[in-house]
Amino acid sequence: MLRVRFAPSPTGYLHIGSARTYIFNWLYARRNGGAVVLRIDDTDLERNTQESLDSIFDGLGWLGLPWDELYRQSERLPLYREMAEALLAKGAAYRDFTPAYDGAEERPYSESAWLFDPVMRGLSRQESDRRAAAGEPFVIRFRVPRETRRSVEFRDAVFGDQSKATADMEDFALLRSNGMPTYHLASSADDVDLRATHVIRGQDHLTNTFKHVLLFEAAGAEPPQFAHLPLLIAPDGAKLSKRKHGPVVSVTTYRDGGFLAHAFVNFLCLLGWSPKDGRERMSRPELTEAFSFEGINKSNAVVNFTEDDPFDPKAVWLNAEHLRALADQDLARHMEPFLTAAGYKVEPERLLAVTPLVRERIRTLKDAVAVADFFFLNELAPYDGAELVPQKGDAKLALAVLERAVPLLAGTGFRRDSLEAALRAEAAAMGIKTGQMFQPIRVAVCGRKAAPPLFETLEVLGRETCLKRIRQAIQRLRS
RNA sequence: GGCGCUAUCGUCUAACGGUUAGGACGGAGCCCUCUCAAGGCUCAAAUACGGGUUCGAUUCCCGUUAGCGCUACCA
Repeated sequence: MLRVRFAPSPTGYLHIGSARTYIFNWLYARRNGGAVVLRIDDTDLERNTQESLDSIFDGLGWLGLPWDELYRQSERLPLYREMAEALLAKGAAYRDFTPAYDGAEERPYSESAWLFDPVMRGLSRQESDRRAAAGEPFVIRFRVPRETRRSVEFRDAVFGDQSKATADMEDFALLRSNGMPTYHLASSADDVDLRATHVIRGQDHLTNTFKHVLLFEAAGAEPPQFAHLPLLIAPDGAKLSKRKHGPVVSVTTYRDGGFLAHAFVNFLCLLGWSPKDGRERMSRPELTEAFSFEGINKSNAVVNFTEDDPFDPKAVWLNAEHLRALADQDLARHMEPFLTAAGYKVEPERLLAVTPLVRERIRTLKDAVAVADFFFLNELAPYDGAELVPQKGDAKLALAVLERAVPLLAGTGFRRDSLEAALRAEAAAMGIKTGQMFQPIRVAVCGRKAAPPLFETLEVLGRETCLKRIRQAIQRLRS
């Protein structure tokens, strides 16, 4: 049984790089009939926060890609301690009584002393046991087998064959002096215990993998298959971080900005991966079907955002593409919360009628607020009266058009086609261009020049509202 | 500093020894058109640098440079 796992640590909100890792895991599992394990890596007591945990579930929930099993490392501590003890008993690990490094001064990188402390590594078992029994704090370190083994290797599904000299690997910590496991220990112990067959994660773990391979072997387990993903980076080349880049890297920012969850998923997939054909807009089944490690790129991908615009233009475009492909009912349902949040009273029938008029004019669901506001407002927001004046015309012409429009609209069937016929005929009768006829009416009725096609708009708005707004515009032009 | 990974238009990417180096986003222009969009067409835009190997390198090898990652009792 194929099993993948996604292991976020609740030390910040779910950022888009983590989300992409989750998506790739999910896709790979679904593609190959496997299970998705969500594991919360909460072994760092000082940095874990509840908000962060909420943010992870929030973000993951929004993506709409469900996991099959859920674990928390904080509930599995005995497992890690047992493994550390077993390694200690076997001599594959040892106690190090050196106090924790406090970061006060530069580490002496030039020497090879960073690999291990020979005194601690060479402590006799009796001496080690005695000091431990005396209550002296210690950390348990893995004893990298530099004497018996030249190198560690594994094959990565993305980066190919990897090898590292044991002489370049330090004796890393397994269990902290407070009894909590380190990431390397907890992660590997869980990957064994939870029977992960594939470890798909960020490339920042590529060099850690050598340590993990050693741990799998020490635990007598076959290492899983590894696939490391290129990192997502900011336009300045730095890796995405909350501290430096703020909420632009949070998944919930996209949700709140009016992205369709699937469009966001689609966008993330295209960062560091591509299908063999050139497809870009893809449905979930299409993505699942097409996903494979072969399509994964090796170099980091930039997510474009600026101070003014948090969203990558390509993500916005892709979102618009998905929006346009939605059925009216679905699009209406997705827009509704954004309109409601903006304070508009949204009646379902009206919204459904408005939907086809805005669909090609919005790139995010939130855009609907600015594009469709006049459909839901009783009183139009104040606008510049000069907008009423058409091209190559003056206020007098605008006034004339609007004054003719009133009786015309009062006496015409309020359907798109009859409205168009009536207004076009009137323009011809007045001897003016259609644009000169339509613009004053459009502005009077919508409060702006840029709006959906006029006749459909009039129809949806209804005779009463249209006449009211046109009369108000006439008042303005007269005063 | 050590170790590792990476390097094609501004960005995301295709080309897995032979192409006028392709596509997409974004940009510019034109068309369509009642405005705004959407759509169609066109244009500008890249193989980091230097050596090899080869009849032939974006592609293989070496070096340089640059970027990134790891080098914590963070994950």
